[in-house]
Amino acid sequence: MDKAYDHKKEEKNLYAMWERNGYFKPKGDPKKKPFTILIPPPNASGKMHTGNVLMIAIEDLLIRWHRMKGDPTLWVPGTDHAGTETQITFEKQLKKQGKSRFQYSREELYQEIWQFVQSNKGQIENQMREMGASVDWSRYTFTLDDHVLKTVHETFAKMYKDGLVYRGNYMVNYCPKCGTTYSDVELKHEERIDPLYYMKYGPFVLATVRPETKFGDTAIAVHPTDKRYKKYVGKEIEVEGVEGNFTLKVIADDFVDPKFGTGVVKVTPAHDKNDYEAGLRHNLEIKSVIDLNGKLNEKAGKYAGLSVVDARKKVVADLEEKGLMEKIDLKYLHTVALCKAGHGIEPMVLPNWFVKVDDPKKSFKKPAYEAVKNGKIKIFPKWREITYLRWMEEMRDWPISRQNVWGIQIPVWYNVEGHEQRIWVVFLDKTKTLHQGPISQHLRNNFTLEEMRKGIQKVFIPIYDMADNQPEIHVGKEMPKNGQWIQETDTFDTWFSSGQWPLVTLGYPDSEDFKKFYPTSVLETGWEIIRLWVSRMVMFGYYLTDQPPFEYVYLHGMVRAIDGRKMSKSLGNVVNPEEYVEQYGVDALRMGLIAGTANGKDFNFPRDRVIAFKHFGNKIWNMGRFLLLMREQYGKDVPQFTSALKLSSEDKKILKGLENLTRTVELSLNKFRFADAAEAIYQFMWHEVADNYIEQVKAREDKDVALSVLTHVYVTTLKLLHPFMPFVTEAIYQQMPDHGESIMIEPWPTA
RNA sequence: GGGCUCAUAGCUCAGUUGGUUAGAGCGUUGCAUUGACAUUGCAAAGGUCAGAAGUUCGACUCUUCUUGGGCCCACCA
Repeated sequence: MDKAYDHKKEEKNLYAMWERNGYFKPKGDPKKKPFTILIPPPNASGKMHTGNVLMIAIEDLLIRWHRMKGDPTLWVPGTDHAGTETQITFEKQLKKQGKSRFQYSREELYQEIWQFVQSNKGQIENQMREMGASVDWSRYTFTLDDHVLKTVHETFAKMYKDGLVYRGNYMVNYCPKCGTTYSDVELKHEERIDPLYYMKYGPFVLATVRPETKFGDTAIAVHPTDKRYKKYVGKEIEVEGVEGNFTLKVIADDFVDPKFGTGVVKVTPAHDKNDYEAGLRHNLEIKSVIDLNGKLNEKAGKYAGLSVVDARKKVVADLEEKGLMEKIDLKYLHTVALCKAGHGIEPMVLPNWFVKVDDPKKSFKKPAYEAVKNGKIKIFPKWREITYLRWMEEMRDWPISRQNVWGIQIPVWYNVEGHEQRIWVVFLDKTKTLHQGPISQHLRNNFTLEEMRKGIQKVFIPIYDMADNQPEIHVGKEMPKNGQWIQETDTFDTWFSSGQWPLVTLGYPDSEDFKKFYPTSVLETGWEIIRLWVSRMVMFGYYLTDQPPFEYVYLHGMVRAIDGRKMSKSLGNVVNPEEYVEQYGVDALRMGLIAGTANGKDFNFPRDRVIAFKHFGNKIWNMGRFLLLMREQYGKDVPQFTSALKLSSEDKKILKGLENLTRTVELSLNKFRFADAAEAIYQFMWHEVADNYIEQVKAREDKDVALSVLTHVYVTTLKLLHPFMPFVTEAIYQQMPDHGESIMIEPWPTA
C-alpha cells in the first residue's frame, strides 16, 4: 500500500469495476421487500452543484446500506429537460450569436435545443459517476424519452376524459420578455420603491402605481362600509382622462382596504390579479390593453405601441399637464413579482390549460393531502410536513400550459374550420419571413394551412365566451384525418411531466419493474420543491394508481455558501464541487456534506469538515497499512476471528464498542440521522480503534489474538463506513487478507 | 400581515421523549514522536447554552414574552 491514500488514483477504477460487475443492478433476496429510490432528475444540460452532491451522497448511502442488507435494491437515474430554464439558457446563447428564437419555426427551435441538450448531457452523467452514485444505468430515463411522452400524453387524455383538465381564460403571470407564463410558485418577489400616483378620477382621488393600465379600467371600487363613498356605490360616474372622458361604474367590495391611499381603487380586471377576481364577482368586462409583447394595444389610443414603462411616463406627464395628478408619493415601498430571469411580471388574461385540483366528483388533491395527514406518507424532518399540508389546503387550479417550445407539446388539436377569423397564427414561410395574424388573413395571402403548420411558432385561440361555439378539440398525438386541424403550440409545465416521475421511470402501468418496485421506498430531495414536485408526484400517484408513490420523504437542507449566504453567481460565492473533488476526493466531499448538517436544516458549505474527512480517509488507510505490516511482521498465520479466542479485557472492550457502534449506525440510519452515524463511526475508528486499541496491540504478547480481533473490528467498521465513503473503503478492502469480491456486496454487519 | 426556523467554545455546528463534570470539526497554546499516519500522538485553554419570567425536586432541553438573524407564504392597489 502507498504511504498515503491517493483518491485520484483509485476513484475512477473502482467505479468502473463496480459497474462492470453489475453490482448496481437489483439483486438481493427476492423474498425481501425491495428498496427503491428514484433520483430527482437534475437538469440534463446543467452541471452538478453542491445540492446535487448532497442528494447523491444521501441517496447512495441509503442504497448501499440496503444493498448490503440483502434487500433487492434499485436506484434509477435520470435527467430532466427543465423546460423554461433550458430554453432561457439556450436563448442567451443564441443572443450571443446575434440570433433570436423568432428566426426559427417551432420545430426548428426544438431541434436546435435538442442538439444543445444532447451535447451537454454527458457532463451531468459523468459527474454522477464521479460522485460514486451506484445507480442502475440500464434504467436511465430522460424526461423526453418516447416512453415518457407516451405516459404523459395518456395521463393528459385520461384527465381530459375525467373532466380534470380544462381550457379557460385565466389571470396568469405572463412575462413579456420570456413570452411565457409562470405559475405562482415559480415567481420571486422583490421589494421596490416606486412612485405612487394619486390621480383625480371624477369625484375621487385614487392611488395607483400603474396609471398606464387606466385604459383597461372597467370599474371603481370602494369598501362596502366606507361612509365617505357610500352615496356613489352603484352609480355611474363621469371621469375626465388623458384620452377624453369616459364613464365607470362604482362597486363596493371588501377587497378594498379603506385605510390604504384614499380608499378608492380603480379596477382593471385584465391586468391585476385582485381586480380580476373582483371583476369575476361583479361581472365586469375584462378589457385587455397590453399585448403579448408588453406594449399597449389600440385600446390605449395614442399610447398604443408604447411599452408599459414608456406609456407610464407619458401618461403621468399628460395627467400632470391636464391637472389630473393630485400628488405623487415617490417613496412607496411595495413588492413586485419577477420571473425566473428577473423580468417584471405582467398579469394577463390568456387561454391556458388547467388541472382542476379539487373536483367534487374526484378530487385530485384530496388523497394526496390525506396521505400525509394520516401518516401513510411520512415526511422527515417532520416539521416540514406543515409546508406540504398548508400548500395542499390552499392549492388552486394548476395552470399546466407553458408558452415554451422546449418541453412536451400538449397533445391537443383544434379544428379551425369556421374560426379562421379568430385564430391567430404566427409562422415562418419558406423564405423564413415571419407572418402573424388571423388564419383568414394568411389564407388570403395564399398560404395553405399546411404551410402554417410547417413553419408555426405560435397559435393563439382566444376564448371569447365560454358558451360560444369553441373550435372542436381533439386530444391525441396524431392529427385527425377529417377537418382543418392545428396543434396546440404550448408545452406542459415541466412539473406536469416530472410529477409522473415514479410512473415513467418504472414503466407504468404494466412492466415487471412497476409491479416489483412501485410504490418506491424513499423520495429524497431538497425541501424547496415540496410544493412544486413532491406534492404533484403524490397527486399523480393517487390519481393513476390509488397508491402513494413513496413511503418516506426525506428533505435535505439547502447548501449555502461558506459565507452563510445563498450561493449566487453575482455574489461570486458559488462552491464548485469539482474543485473539492479534485483536492480532497469524493469521499471527503460526500462525508463532509452529510456530517455538516443533522436534521434537514439549511447549512453553510462545511469546508472544514470536508478537509477533516479527507484526513480521516488517510487515517483509516494508514490503519489498514499498519495492520498489514503488523501481520507481516508477526509472520505466522493469524487465526480467523471467533468468539472462542482467549480474549483480553481490551479485546472485550473494543468488541463491545463495535457492537454499540453497529447498533448506533443502524438506529441512526433508520431515523434518517445520517450525521449521527457518520460522527459515531469517525469517533470509534479514530479515537478508540486507532488511538487506543492499536497502541495497545503494539505491546501485546498474544499477537495472534490481538491481530485477529483488530482485523475483525477494522474490516467490520470499514463495512459500516462504506455507504458513507465508498471509494476509500473499497480500496482498502481490496488489500485486506481473505477479502471478497467487493465490499459493496458484503453482508451488512449486525450487532 | 400569517407561518416556519435559528440564536450553545474564537469560527462552523451537534446536543432525539427535561436528569450527574454541555460535545465535535477547524482554529489557538504547550509537550511528544525513528513499528503506520505531520493528513500524527498526548495535553491544555476556551461556553453565566441571546435576554427575562414561569412550570418542575431538577431546564440548553417545556411554556410565555423580549431582542436579533434566516426563510417561506400572502391580492394591499
